[in-house]
Amino acid sequence: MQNHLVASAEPTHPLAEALLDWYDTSARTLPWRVSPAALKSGAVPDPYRVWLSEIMLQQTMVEAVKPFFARFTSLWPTIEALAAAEADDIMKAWAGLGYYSRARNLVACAKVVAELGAFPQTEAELRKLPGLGAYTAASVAAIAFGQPAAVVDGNVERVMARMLALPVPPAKAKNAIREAVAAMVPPVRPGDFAQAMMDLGATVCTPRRPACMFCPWREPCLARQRGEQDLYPVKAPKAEKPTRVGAAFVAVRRDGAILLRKRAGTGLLAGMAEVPNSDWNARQDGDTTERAAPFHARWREVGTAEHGFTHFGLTLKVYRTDGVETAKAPPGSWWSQAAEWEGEALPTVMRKAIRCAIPTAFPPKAKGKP
DNA sequence: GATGCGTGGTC
DNA sequence: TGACCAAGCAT
Repeated sequence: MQNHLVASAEPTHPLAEALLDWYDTSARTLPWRVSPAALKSGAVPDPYRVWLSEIMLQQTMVEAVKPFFARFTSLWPTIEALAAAEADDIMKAWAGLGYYSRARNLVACAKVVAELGAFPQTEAELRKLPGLGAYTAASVAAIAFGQPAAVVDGNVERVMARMLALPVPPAKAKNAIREAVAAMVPPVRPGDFAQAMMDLGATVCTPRRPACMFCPWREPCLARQRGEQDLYPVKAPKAEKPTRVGAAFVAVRRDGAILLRKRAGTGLLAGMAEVPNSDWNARQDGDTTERAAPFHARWREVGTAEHGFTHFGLTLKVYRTDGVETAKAPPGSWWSQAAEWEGEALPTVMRKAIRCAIPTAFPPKAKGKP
């Protein structure tokens, strides 16, 4: 039951009141968001758009999400349309956004919801869907269905770390943070409250140089009171990041097509496309010689492609061979014409390798400045 | 609870 | 310029 407009006998926490007032004038305008004014006028959020945006926004910046959200909602305007789509088409549309298991869970979740007929409306039921963890279940419950769920993401953790002057990294105080937020969630406008917290973190209580002068919570904030807002959140020691090496092989057919294959369904870059390459991973280097090539040919070294993953760096030695005969294509692979490359489910590291061998492929996007 | 999993922006 | 980081989830 949607209760966006249902009044309640419960009083609204003074801090929530102040935050909602700030949100009324300072909310960001986002393609997937129903503005506070529209919500008050009776507009109802589309759970599909809320869910899709929340999945895309996991560990991903707003500006990166916008074009993907537009593309997805154009191709698949409803959860039913998405559930009926080919999984490969969804993976292709996701290529470049990262964290590809999200796309696989997106497909699985769409099928479940289409089967159910609609999204479940409680946090606990949403939590059972593929790809929805504690954060996303709470955010969809609050934003799409007006449930008083405590929404805690990285922004909220940072805001609360400063509000409470938490002496430990936020990850070590998840329960305390969630309870502090739950105590503030207002009985009305819980969805706006959640979005207000995240907007506050994204635009005012920023990781570096927070704009405390514009913060609705500048008075109660413990870190601010002490003039120590730059000391929070306390950072956890960071793990060391190894650099791995490997080889990538760009085979060019006489007509200009290149050889691609599909990665395994689990693990790194799961289910995405790749050019043939040696078996590197986060724990182990791969062969950097042409012994790792998919077939015997005159391979030329054409350069290296560098890429940084979350947990390791990678330097690929790139080889190219030309004039390959179609008959030499190994099973499980396919030839992809230049006109189709942009549409393949190629992660960025593979695009870099291809660009290294074929400089005209995947030209860098022009920047905004002239 | 720690680890594996992308990418692009920022300073 | 390279290290850090941004609306987490699954195991």
